[in-house]
Amino acid sequence: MSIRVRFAPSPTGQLHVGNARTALFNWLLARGSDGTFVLRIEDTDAERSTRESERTMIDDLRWLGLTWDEGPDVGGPHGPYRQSERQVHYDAAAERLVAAGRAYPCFCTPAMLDADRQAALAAGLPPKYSGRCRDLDADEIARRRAAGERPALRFAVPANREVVVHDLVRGDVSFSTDVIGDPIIVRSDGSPAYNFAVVVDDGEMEISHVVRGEDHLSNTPRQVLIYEALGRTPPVFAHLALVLGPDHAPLSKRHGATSVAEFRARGYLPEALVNYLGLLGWSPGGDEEIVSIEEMARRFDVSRVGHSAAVFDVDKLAWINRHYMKAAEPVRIARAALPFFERDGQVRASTDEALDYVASILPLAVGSVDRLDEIPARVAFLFAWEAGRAAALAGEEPDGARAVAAWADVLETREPLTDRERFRAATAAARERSRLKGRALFHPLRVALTAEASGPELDLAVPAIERGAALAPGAGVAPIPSCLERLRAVVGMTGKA
RNA sequence: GUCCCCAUCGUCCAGCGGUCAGGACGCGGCCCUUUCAAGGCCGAGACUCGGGUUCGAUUCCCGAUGGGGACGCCA
Repeated sequence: MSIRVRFAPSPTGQLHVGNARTALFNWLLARGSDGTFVLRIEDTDAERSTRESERTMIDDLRWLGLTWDEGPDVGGPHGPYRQSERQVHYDAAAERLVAAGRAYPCFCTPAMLDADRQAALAAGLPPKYSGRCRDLDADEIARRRAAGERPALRFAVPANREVVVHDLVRGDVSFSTDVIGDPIIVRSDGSPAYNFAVVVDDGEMEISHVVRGEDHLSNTPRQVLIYEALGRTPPVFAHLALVLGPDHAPLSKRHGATSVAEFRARGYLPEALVNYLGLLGWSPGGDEEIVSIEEMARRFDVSRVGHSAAVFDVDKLAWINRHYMKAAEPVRIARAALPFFERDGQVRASTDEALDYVASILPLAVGSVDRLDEIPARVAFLFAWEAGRAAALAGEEPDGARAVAAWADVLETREPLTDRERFRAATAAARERSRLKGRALFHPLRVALTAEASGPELDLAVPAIERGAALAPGAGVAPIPSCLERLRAVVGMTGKA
């Protein structure tokens, strides 16, 4: 029988990277065989679930490349794939459990339950449901219903039994039913509760492997019991260790970016995030860590994922992202980086010329920068150039004024240095004219041209300036002063000083 | 409190009874170089502790300690 897995997020916010990793591992398991990957939306909490959240999660999943075969947007033979649309299935299953005497109405109010919990905790006892409504007689149930009370439905957990959860990453884990309270399976408003809905859905959707976070492990025995009561064989489980922050607390907002959307907005590439997430808790084997998602799928083996929680390491993600930025097609990076140039005002309209220009200056930044959003700052000297600061820095150089004057003289007589060869030719001329070489010749040029003491290589930076200066005003790029304009200004100011 | 899970460099992984305990990120140094990065090379850096089992434990078993999770009409 072929593998069927699912990713079942609750649309109550952004897609968290920990969940994205769960989705990835499910995807790898499905794609590694000829399995099926199902997307199911767990929106039984009407209060917190939103359609907007569902949309952004789907969007983020697609951005990551984690495509699914069945889901709310693509349909499939086991739909609907939104729990809010599956009420009839839950009703039917609940009826069966009631008929079999495995579920009973519970009239306890949230306030009573809360008081019970507080009391148990205070007494040092496990805060499990007291079982108060478990043996209500039929008359009382009928009377209270008639009186307008709306009971929830609880599953009756059998006493004194061992339940074994077969887990691919942890092996067999057993629990005593004595520590498990009767879970609510249907709320008083008729909607299904998590522990019930997952079982009904995973069962009916014929899910073979449930790969999810470790936080669900303690809930699993309840679910196994419900599978049994429904007369179904439970799927095989695989509980993934959690993703932690640097302080070993679960990764959360205070650690910085935690959602896929945030990483996306900060200029990480999807393949980089996917590659990194795949390395968290699993190893593709061998020494190579840069591995495509397809290759990961070929090598993936759930039973070989790590057992312990992993700390999310932003530095390593950055290293991987740097790698993929260098490997990617310049036009693609340019297109992805364009919004950051627009944000900084360096690009004012995303015209074809602007895109071409951005693509052409990428070599100045890619490789020295971790993220797309850092690219504009690396090339800011092209647009924001301050004559005063440039002159001041040039003045600090031993032969700064002489060098700058020589460069200016050379440029006066030449075509703009729009490519590396022209720049090199000009270099020879400037060296001869100034009788300077090495740092003494180049550093003054750098500070005069960029108003910065460091930055991209000059044989890349100079042509970038010249090509930018030649752009028409309608190109959508902020004005870029030419090398000659910059040098003239600096010569004028250092001359006065 | 009760139950469950986990434990190799700072971090992520490899190891599956005998290894100089390997790789990656990060860190330090050197090289390259007209600067900063990038890149190349080198280096420092770990088996939580205590009992067993065994000729031999990082590896198997038990316990302790530490970390995490669950115990909700959230998922």
